[in-house]
Amino acid sequence: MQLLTIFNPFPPTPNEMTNATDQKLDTLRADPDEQIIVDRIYSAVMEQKLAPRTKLSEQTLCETFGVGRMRVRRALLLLSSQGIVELRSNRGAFIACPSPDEAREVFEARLMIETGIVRELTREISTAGVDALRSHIKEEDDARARNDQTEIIRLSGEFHVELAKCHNNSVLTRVVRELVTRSSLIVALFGTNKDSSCPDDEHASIIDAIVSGDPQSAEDNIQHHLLHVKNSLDLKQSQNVEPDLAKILTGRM
Amino acid sequence: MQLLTIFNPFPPTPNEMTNATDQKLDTLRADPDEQIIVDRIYSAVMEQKLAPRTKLSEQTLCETFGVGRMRVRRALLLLSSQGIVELRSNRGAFIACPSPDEAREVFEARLMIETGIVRELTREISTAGVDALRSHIKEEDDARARNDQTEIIRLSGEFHVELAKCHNNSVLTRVVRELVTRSSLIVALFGTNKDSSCPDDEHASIIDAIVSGDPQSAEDNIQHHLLHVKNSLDLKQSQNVEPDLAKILTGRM
DNA sequence: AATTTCTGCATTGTTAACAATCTATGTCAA
DNA sequence: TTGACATAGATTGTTAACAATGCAGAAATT
Repeated sequence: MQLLTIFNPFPPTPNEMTNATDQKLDTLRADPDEQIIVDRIYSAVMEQKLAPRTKLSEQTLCETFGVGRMRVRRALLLLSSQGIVELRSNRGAFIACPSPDEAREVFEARLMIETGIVRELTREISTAGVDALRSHIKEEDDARARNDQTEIIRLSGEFHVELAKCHNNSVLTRVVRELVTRSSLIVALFGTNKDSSCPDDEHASIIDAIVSGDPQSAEDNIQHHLLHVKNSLDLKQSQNVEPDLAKILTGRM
Repeated sequence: MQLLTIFNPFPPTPNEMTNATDQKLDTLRADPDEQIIVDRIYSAVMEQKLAPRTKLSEQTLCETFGVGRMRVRRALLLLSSQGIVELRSNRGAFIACPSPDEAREVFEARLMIETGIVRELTREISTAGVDALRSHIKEEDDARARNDQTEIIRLSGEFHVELAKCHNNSVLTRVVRELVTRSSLIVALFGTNKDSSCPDDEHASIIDAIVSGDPQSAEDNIQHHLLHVKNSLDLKQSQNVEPDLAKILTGRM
């Protein structure tokens, strides 16, 4: 109650209205209420508005979304099955706090899957797909011009989901969205420098490589991009996580 | 009650005891009861003991597994989020009945992801991984020698999960397991000839290609293997699904 | 006889009360 | 003052009763 009424981290996201058809593909046959909760938390994590280890109390979520406890618990269960939320017995739900090993797994999986995604796209990509990607790049540029940090972060991650969407394959899209969201948590935990999440125009060169039809170049670009992010992490030590800070201040360092 | 007591499709699977450590990787932080239900249904689908559209009534599952309704509903929700089970409002839970389009998506995703998996394995694979794969092949051969149809089907699918496991990456393993299980449903629905699920020794040649370190050969082998299965499907028409048969017999053809 | 409507039963969905566990505050003793 | 301990409050986990919906069989009408 206290946290969320002061600073509500679950605003309606821009794309929640725009492409409603995509939502169906995501999770098949889920009550709308439930889906909204899942989507909002997903978005909030992607935008780094919800930090790892943040407590998600049932009462807070019930009041925030105006639904019963059952819906909230179902949503939390779904989120936990995707590694976004961690359910601790008798303790409650928390935004997941990926271990260094999980971080490795997520980035290895992304490297493999997204390499395949761009490689296939060099073979064939619809004009609609190219248009969507280019317009996405434009949005990113605009956000950077406005210095809109939230949007920059959101769009930067969403770009990779947008790439997956070009395949018209809900399975791939869902997997990539999960991995991108978990990456957001990983960057929040282990990121060192500011630009670790969004190297400026690497996205544009990925598209260029795709439309030029050169598989090798496209692979190199996406791999370079992902490794760039991965290498900016310091998996040895997690930084800037408030709960730890509090513990440091009160206890031993 | 009636169906499951007469013919219980949820036997304890062989690997349920053997490698208990892998289960943890699968779904993080789930109550054991819940996990057992999910795993059993997963296995039953993989072994084609549960056909698409089979009703999974809550009462039946409660009695079968000796747990409360809550656990059952949570398990069903998890299964539905992975496309194994379909929840219809006020109707209950059913083993999923993938559409032709879903079938396409699953096989496209498998083609992409498993290609990446074997390609990376040609670069590097642990001796433990090779041993596990070879011993798996031996199990398959044994099952074929015994003409143990259930085991043949189960091991045939599990082989692909075994390949994924060689990466020591729970994300990849989970995704592949989901896709393999859904493939089992797809084959049950659209499979034409008997051997559509398990071409005899293609698995062995995949391993050979991997250990020989030739990426191209390994890619060709896995792609050939998957396309072989995919091409044996008739996505136009679903066969041998009892509920339809019943409808045909009572109504118009 | 066939089709439609109605009624009773079974199953699922929802809510609320209860039980169990954890957290935090306050008390007491060293 | 510091530590352990106990108690009160809050939060989560579970169960059971209730409501709502769907399904099947019977009755009635054409």
